[in-house]
Amino acid sequence: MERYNFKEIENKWQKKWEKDKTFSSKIDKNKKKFYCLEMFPYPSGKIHMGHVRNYTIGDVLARFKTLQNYNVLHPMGWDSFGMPAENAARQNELSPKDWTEENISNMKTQLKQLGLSIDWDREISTCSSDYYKHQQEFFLELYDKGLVYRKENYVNWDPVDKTVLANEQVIDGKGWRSGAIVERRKLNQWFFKITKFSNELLNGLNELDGWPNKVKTMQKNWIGKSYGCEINFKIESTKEINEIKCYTTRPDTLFGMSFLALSVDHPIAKFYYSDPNFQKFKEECSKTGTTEESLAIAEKLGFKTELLAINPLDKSIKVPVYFANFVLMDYGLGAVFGCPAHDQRDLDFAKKYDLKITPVVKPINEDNFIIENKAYTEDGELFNSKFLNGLKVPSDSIPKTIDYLEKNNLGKKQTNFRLKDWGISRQRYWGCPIPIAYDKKNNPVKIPKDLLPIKLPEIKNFNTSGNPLDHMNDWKKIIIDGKEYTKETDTLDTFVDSSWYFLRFCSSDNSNYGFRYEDINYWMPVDQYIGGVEHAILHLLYSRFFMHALSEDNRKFNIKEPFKGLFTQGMVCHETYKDQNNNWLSPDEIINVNGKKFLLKDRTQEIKVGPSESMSKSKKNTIDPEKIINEYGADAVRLFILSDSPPEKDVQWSDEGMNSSFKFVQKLWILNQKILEEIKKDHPKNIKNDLEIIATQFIENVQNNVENFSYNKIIANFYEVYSAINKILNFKIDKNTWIKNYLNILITMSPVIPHFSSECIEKLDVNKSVNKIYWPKVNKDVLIKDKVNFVVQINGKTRGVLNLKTGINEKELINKINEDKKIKNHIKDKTIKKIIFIPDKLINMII
RNA sequence: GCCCUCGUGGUGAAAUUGGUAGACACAAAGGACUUAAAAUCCUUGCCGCUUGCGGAGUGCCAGUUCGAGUCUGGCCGAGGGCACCA
Repeated sequence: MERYNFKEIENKWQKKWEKDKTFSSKIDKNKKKFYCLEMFPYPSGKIHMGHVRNYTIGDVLARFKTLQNYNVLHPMGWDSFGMPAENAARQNELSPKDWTEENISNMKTQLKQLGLSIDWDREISTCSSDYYKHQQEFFLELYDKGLVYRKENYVNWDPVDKTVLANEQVIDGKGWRSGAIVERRKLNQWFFKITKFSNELLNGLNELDGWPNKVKTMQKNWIGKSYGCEINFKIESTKEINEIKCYTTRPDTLFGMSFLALSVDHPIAKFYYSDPNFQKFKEECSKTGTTEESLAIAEKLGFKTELLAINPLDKSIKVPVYFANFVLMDYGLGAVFGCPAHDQRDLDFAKKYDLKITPVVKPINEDNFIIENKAYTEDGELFNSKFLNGLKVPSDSIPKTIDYLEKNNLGKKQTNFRLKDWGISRQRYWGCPIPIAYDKKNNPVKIPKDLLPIKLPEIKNFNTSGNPLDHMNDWKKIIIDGKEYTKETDTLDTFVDSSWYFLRFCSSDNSNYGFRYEDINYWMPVDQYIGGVEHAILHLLYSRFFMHALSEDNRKFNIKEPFKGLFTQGMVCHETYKDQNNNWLSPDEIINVNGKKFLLKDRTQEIKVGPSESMSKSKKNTIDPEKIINEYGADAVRLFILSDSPPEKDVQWSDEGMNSSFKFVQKLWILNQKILEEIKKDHPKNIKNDLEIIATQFIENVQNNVENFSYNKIIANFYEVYSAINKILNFKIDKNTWIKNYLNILITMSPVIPHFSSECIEKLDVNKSVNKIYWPKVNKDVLIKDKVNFVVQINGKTRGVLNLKTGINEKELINKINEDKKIKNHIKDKTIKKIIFIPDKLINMII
């Protein structure tokens, strides 16, 4: 038998698809559209297994939808701005542009080898001025809508990357890329007013039925809406301080208040700047790191002022006012009232400074209630609270207290969000220039649209500190209306680039504007977006914001949610290896002896095998897709990467698994040849429909599994159909039955193994009668069986399975059971007390 | 601390509305073919007794039910997200 030459065949089909522009897409209003998008890659140089998995999942769906006669848009591009290019340039003295372009060209070749059904005519690259000029225009539009502003702000400063990080890019107090401990610095920064849409972004989640709940929950928590009220506290003071406002979610615990605490950045702090003790305290606070550990062990510290705050519910109660290290200026109002009995932080603080601890909430019907080392935050009823006593906590206590405060002008109902505005300035060269210039007095002005794009200058010398653009004096100059200005040298956060690229794909050829409205209104929203869960908050929330920002007040464009469906795939993992000196080793440096023992390739030492972890260069546990594709072929790789685990979970790379997928393609090829021989034999027409049942069941199963993203089960279906056909090969099935059903089987396989299927379909030689291939329509009637497996249970235990005609009734079934010695043996002569009978399925007899 | 998700063989995993637990695959052991190896194919899979059969069994403990991997409550464990958020 001829072996399957994947190199030749895959190459043949990839060339054909490219030549025929098989995957190019254009608007066709007679067809339903399907926009299938995978998160575009950063062009690091080579594709990795994560890309293979991501793009294979997307490709299966795109090809499936195409077969179902959808008009499919399946584009690809490059998220090509960002720090690695700049770092590489610094190290190797080449331009980020050249480095990036070379990487793109390599990775494009590799992606093409996977046989993806991508419309490459729509390819975009965010570092091209053809792309970012539109982004600069959007920036100006958002500026005009009041969604861009500049303010001096404390920022997360990464001392290694010498740049500002968004809050989301700070993980455990460290820079997400450099891992350096982040410092607090005050800088002038540009912001997108994402908080304007806090409510919309939160409520919009409810409509996203096609998103995983996990991601929706994460975004919900990130936006962090809380319901409470603002309370005005009158202050007794020798200074010009009359009132301090606090935000609280628990106004009902007001009678338990024993102090008021302010952030050291609170406006009132200015009255204490001259006090050296305050300065010392403030410094102490800034030393407390932001890491998880340091916060956990951080002691509650306070600086006592002479101020007294008056309890608004009882003017005779006066409590001291502190500055405290645990109060944050950028949440709420930077001031809180302390209720030690019902807040752990307040309790810790009160114990340290010996403040009064008055419980005001107790469990219902409990009389001897005391607070020791743990604050009570559960439900209950109010006590020690004068006119509020007895109210049910929290259902009655909170609204009734707010009512009282509002009626007496002491406070007002207020919702609050954790979400903060998006700081978009980066002190970096390799990013989109911000279309802003400054006059001599450093006032910002917009750069007019006709001067766009503001292109990045070519830079070869990266031996300067900080942002290279700062040193480009010629570039910085710009003439607007005859006057000289200095350009902004900060560039945009690369998350801005990826916040609208899905719109650009719809109109990638449009040079006048970022997109055409008619294109957007046809293609958007993205029907299925596929990518890593690591973007659950940042990228997805920013993209949602961008849609709100662009569509606001825009009558031509009213799509608020960019991604109708979202699928987050798991990572590709591999065992890790270390030598005796604890150096990481890559899988090719290892040999496996007898399946258990691992040795270094030169057999000089034994290797320590570590747990399977997500593939990463630092742990050297990567497998190079290019090498694997060359060795096994794209179809086999696609088959394997889907086979072992459900796509939302992590998958283990296994050489044995890869090898068995490869062999399976070979086996399918052998089967294909055998089938062609059977067809050639031209058997007379046969009434048995075994093949049709197998094909129909297969198509039905695969279709369900594609639609549910159960891609691992699709591969199981492939193995099943293979062995089922093998069993009926010699059934003397006639030519037409073979062709009709085998063609359908091949079409059903084609989304996963497109090269193999195309080749086999061609060899079936049915092209003359079939112009275009569509997903087979199944006739489910074939699956209706005349016999069914009846489960016979006694006392809930399965004692036998009877293959019987469908539609049999209880009495007939019991007669059959009595004929079955084995089952009868379990009943013996006991009386049957009860029978549960489920037609065509099961009988349970209780004895 | 709060929120979310998940616990099924040696391993990755299947199991419509509660109805034959372990599909499909990997590994291992045994067998067939072969002078031999590779490749291929078959069998086994936890505990008993010779085949066959019987028993236990989906993290643990209860409950609902004729029947629970699936539903309810409690506990234990793993992973992820958020975090002095007032």
